[in-house]
Amino acid sequence: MTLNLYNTLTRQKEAFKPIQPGKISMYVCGVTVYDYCHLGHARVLVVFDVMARFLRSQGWDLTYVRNITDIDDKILRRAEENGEPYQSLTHRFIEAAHEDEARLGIDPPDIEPRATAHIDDIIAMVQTLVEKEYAYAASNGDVYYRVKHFKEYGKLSNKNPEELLAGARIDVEDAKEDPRDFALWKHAEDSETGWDSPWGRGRPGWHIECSAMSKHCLGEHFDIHGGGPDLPFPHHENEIAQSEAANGCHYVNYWVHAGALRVDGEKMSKSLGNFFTIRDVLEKYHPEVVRYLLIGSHYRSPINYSEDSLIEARSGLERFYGALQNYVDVPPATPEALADSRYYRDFVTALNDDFNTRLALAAMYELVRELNSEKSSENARLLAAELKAMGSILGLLKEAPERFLQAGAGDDISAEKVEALIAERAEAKKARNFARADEIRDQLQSEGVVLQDSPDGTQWRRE
RNA sequence: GGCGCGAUAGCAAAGCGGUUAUGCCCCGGAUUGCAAAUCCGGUUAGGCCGGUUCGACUCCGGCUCGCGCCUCCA
Repeated sequence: MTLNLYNTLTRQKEAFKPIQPGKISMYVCGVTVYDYCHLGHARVLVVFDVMARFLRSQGWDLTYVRNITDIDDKILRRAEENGEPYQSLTHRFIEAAHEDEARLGIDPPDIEPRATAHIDDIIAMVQTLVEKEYAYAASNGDVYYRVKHFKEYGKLSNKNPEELLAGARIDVEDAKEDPRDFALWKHAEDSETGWDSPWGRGRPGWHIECSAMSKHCLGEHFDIHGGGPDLPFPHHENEIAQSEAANGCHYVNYWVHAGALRVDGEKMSKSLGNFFTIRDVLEKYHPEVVRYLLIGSHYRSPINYSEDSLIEARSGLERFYGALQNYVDVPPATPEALADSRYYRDFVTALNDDFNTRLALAAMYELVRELNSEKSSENARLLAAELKAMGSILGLLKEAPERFLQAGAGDDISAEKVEALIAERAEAKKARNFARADEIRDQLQSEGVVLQDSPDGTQWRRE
């Protein structure tokens, strides 16, 4: 089946054609590690995680690279403020990011390159750009990219180079030939963090690390490059300028960008200060609830974050887990078994169409309806297996249903107490003392525990 | 100002030129000792103005409103 995906470069959906048959090389811009990751980061991480899982499930041989930017001005400034070496700062936040990713069920990428481990590659690429006259060493010790030499500058973000020139900020002290030029290499004093280079001591500019690392990991030309909503300009535009000028070939075939996560209609971002960190949200909500929230909308659409949206996400997941409650022992369906499922066919069709996760979830809900109608049949077990397999492609439904449904906050009534009361209620029911049975149920209800009687016994969950 | 995106029922969110999206909520029924869960049925749509068409939420044009990028940000 054809994979269609929206390409920022052409501003339309295109049929995906791999460079090498059956293989996909994908590079995604990861985080700059000077603070905890917020939900906006989580969205990018989850969206590309789902893409990676889905592509692999469809038999693609995927190489997924997601970098860590561990040297940059913000990092140095934050380390300075903290009075600590920048490496201890970045080390701490890399650990934190890995923790957050693991909790959200995000599989590690195949390669996770760090900028500081590729200074040689960076210097080599800057050197090439200087040799090709796409870059120049300025009087202040910086090396800049010569934008006017790259005729296609602006092609990704659909900007007119002339207009960029007109709108550029005027900086009198600037050593640039042209206000559009951007730094490839920044001069560093001896007291500052830096590496030796042909242009003296310095450190990389913001965009060059991705050009260098993607080349190192995937080559000069690869299939998919992804990132957050604010990266097409200037970051990815500059990456294209650097890579295509240095390598002399087309850089990336498909540019894929996630949509923004908003709060009260405004973008959640560090500069606006309106962000929720992943760990804050995970204090109160199950990781799968956060994942569900993030894939409940198309990856390019804006998502408005709110408490209500999380509650709704949880309700949706409860429907899935409720349906799976009696099929704990059923393993996820094998690919062969899935081939016959009409729900799976709809699910795959949806995801192949520019990763339409919302429509894929709709297919799962339709499966749930059939599953719930067939509690005891063998067909129900097959459906449960299919549901688990689809969930796993989305990175959901990995929890034992009871564990998900009974998960509570710290001060909630304990599971042991609930079980004890249920046992007592069972005795009361057996004695046909319904008044006592209802009293117990009301008591549990007031503790946020809902009971579900069935011929096989009583199940419970928290609201 | 430049470039781009969006406007769908109570809320969230998709596809589609004509046929039930889906989830949450709400109403009715079945089921239940009573509930819950579940199933069945139901209510509530497509910003505004034109145009194309036998027929438009879906295509085209205009308008209004909102948002994003253009500056560090995923």
